[in-house]
Amino acid sequence: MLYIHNSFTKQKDLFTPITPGKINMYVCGITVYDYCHIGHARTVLAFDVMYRYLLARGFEVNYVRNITDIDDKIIKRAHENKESVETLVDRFILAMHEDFAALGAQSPSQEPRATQTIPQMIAMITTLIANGYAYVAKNNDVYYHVRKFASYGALSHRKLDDLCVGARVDVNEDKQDPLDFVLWKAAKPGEPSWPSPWGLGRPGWHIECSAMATDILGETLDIHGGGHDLVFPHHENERAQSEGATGKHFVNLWIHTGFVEVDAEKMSKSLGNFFTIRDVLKTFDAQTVRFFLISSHYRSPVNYSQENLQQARACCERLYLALRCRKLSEVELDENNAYVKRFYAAMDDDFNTPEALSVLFDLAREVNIASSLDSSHADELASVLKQLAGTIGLLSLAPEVFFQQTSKPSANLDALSNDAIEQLIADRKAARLAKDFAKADAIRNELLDKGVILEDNATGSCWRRS
RNA sequence: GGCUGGGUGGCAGAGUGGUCAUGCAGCGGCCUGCAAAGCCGCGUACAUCGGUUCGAUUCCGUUCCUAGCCUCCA
Repeated sequence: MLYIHNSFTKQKDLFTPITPGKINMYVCGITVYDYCHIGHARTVLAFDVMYRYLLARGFEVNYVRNITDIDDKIIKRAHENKESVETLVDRFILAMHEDFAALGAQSPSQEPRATQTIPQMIAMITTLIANGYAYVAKNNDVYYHVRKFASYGALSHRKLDDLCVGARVDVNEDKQDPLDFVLWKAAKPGEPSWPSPWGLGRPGWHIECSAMATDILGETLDIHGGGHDLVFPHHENERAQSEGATGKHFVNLWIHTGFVEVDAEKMSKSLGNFFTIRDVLKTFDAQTVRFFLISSHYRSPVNYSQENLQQARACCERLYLALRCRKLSEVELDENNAYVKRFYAAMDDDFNTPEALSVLFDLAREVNIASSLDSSHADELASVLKQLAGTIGLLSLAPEVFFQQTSKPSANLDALSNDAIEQLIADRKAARLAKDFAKADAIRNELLDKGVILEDNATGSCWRRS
């Protein structure tokens, strides 16, 4: 029994796929005109966790995430950079793929681009005009007549009349109503454009997603998601477009993710308080970033700070330490296992990752206790831990690989090579055998200064970078 | 102004009408040549004021604070 919070109903709804065992999920992706920041990472990883978990629970998931590769900001940026729209877009799509891959996010099943879905958009707009929901203005723009769609505002829980008050209303004499939004923009000189029944032009933002989603996944989606800032107007408009065109219920479950904040403010480009994914990954490893971003619930805000990332790193270390020196094997997760049961219960309750993480920590303690008592039992528990964590993309590295990464950028400058570390450890071992503890401690302190922590055990010494 | 959320221990962050979150940091102990890691233990947390209740951090209302959306935005 999987319960997911639905923005439409504002409560946790029992999730039932349209086709048993199969889920179609559409997530609004990125407008590609700049590098992705950690706020984008939050949303991408939130849905990556859902995707992985749903797959792990045996669902077949068709996960579609679009790319907006034509809009005002792209055109503006390309012009500023004195490059073509194509060059700009190609560059940032490549960067986005690099960044998401570096974060360990799985690729979506399909990743449609707006400019490759133009005919479907034109078809949908044509239908909307025929159905009386849209009109062609004098300037050859096509607009959606918001007041014709009876349930407009139902998703974002606002009334049309409230929208007018206080908001900066777009003054546009071509619109019949200030709230109407554009479906098709007539081309201006020098802008990319496509032929249409209304002349050369390009699509409005909202129609892209309606067209791509219904084209690939059908008229009704199981899940549609995105960042919380997309609820209004983007998703509200998508509903109006899709349902106005198809006459069918568009989305069963709306999922929206909370923001990354900096000093308790939303991270955004206009505030200039954003950190790009590639910059953050220079300082913190991908597992730490993932842990940080899922250590609070996906609908809650998460505050970006060095301190919080460092805490996340320490948490990851604790989990990885439980795996170290264990013989890990592929195991089938048994739903009767108490930890598996608790973990699934947490995730089935609106993807409660903080609760699920607490189960992983409890299991890690169990591994640590078992490690000195019953090694093979500890190995089994550790294998379950790794497998369970894997369902949300954690503990995916070999422990020694994780520990050979450092989270301190300054340490990279004069970092010792693995071979040099091993040599010093060998020297220290000789000193210890000779009971020359002063020398042994000197070597250990030298390593510590270089960011390497030593841990002695029965067979020798383990090391890890701090 | 309208409409949504949120205020939990030094920090992060779940949750619940009545013995436990969990992690980081701190303190004490065990272990260790000494450490580290680990294990065990410790710390009068639930913004405010009222109300409901045998009992509220949890339900209801007040106040204060705070974030977001109403304009492009993950």
